[in-house]
Amino acid sequence: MLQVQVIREQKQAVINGLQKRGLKEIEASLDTIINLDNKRKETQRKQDDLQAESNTLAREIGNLMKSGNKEEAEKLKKRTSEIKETVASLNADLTQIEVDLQKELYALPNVPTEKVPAGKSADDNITVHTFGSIPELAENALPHWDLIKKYDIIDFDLGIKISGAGFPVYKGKGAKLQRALINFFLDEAEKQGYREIQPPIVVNEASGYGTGQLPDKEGQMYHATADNLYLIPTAEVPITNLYRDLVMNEAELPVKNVGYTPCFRREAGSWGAHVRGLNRLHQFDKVEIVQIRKPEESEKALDEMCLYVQSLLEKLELPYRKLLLCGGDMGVNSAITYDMEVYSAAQKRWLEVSSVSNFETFQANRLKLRYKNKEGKTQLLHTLNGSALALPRIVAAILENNQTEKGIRVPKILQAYTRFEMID
RNA sequence: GGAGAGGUGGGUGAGAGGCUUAAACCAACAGUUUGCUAAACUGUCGUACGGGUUAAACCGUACCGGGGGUUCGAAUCCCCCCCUCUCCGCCA
Repeated sequence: MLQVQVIREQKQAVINGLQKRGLKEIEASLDTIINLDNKRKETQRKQDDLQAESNTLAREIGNLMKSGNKEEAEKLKKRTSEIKETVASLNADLTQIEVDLQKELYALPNVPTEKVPAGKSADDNITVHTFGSIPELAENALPHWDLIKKYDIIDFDLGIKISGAGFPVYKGKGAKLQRALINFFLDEAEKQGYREIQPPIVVNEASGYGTGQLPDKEGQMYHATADNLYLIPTAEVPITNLYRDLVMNEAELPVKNVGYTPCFRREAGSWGAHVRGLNRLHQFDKVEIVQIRKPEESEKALDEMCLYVQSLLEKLELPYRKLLLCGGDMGVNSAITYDMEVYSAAQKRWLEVSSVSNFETFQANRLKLRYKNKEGKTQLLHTLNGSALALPRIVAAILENNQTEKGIRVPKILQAYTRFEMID
């Protein structure tokens, strides 16, 4: 959520930024917001003044009663009851204005930073880095959905039987590969100074609002209605909400947390021909990194996070490309996002395996996450996060790219974790 | 699931219609003293919104889990909801 103050003071910059997302008629909605805010101030001022008068009268009435001057007290009571009516009506106005204002503010996405290119879709993203070469596979190379059957390591049919489509069952070396990847990712993050967190994987409503899944993406989360809890779509939700409603000390910064959790997504309406196999699931595993930074440090932190994610892919010997997302392809909360895409050789496609974003103050404003700066002023912090990494598509790429006559070769660095070299 | 007890500032905790401008203590911060540490003393110390200011100071309003109500006046009385803790039951 943008701050009204920013919209007021940097209106043109906000317009320029939002135009990069392909939004139109931004100025009109900014003006609506400023007008509503003016009305809010005016109404509140009237209400405060009347309230002050009423408070004074109440004290006077108290004194008059004590001294036994009942007649005079009755007169003043009349005036206070008039004030009360006016205050009630002003208060109703104020509540309505605030609701309208918040609705307008929720509707505005974050302002992209200077670096973000304008654009409508994935076609306008910029490839800023590539690594590795695309593997040449044999004629009879198989896509991962055939490989998992051939080696009996991941079973979609069993998942359908006990849960439904999109809930795979990992078996034998498939299960061990999952566990190996999770441990590898957590160990690497720890080496980079991240603290490991094991959060709950269901969260309450307030947490959903804190990170912005609610109200916008209500239908995308599994909802346990009996207890009004939501299954998390990403570890970002619980790990970032740890810091909701907080004024931090400078000494507690920066925060660098990492967590492994399963992630649950309903993916309502997003299934199509190109999302076979592991490409899209209702439940998947992910290791997520979250940072909380002082504003002046967040840009550098984002670069560090990207380089860290890239190092994971390089250690796993996976060819990838790094994309700077254009305005139109970024999530609403983000100010700047880099995606890492791994090449999946048998599908002949790039698969997104990580998304690293700086939300700047957008998320912190909703979370009420602030710190006291050197001047002792309370100021919003910057939040950042990234997948490091999401498992299914990494698994898909490893299976496809590393397939040989004899089986699937496990990347060298993972062998210490799997304790086998081949899936066969 | 059953029964009970509670939710007050960063923490502990008093307050039971107007004497609260929320006591007191602890923590934190600044200063004084001191060979260092410590201690002692003094001072500062909630959040949001609005007004005001170059910036402060300062002024107003709201906030004692949340929402309603009673009253001239509510942390305090009434109603609804949420949460936490304790005991019993069940249970990895």
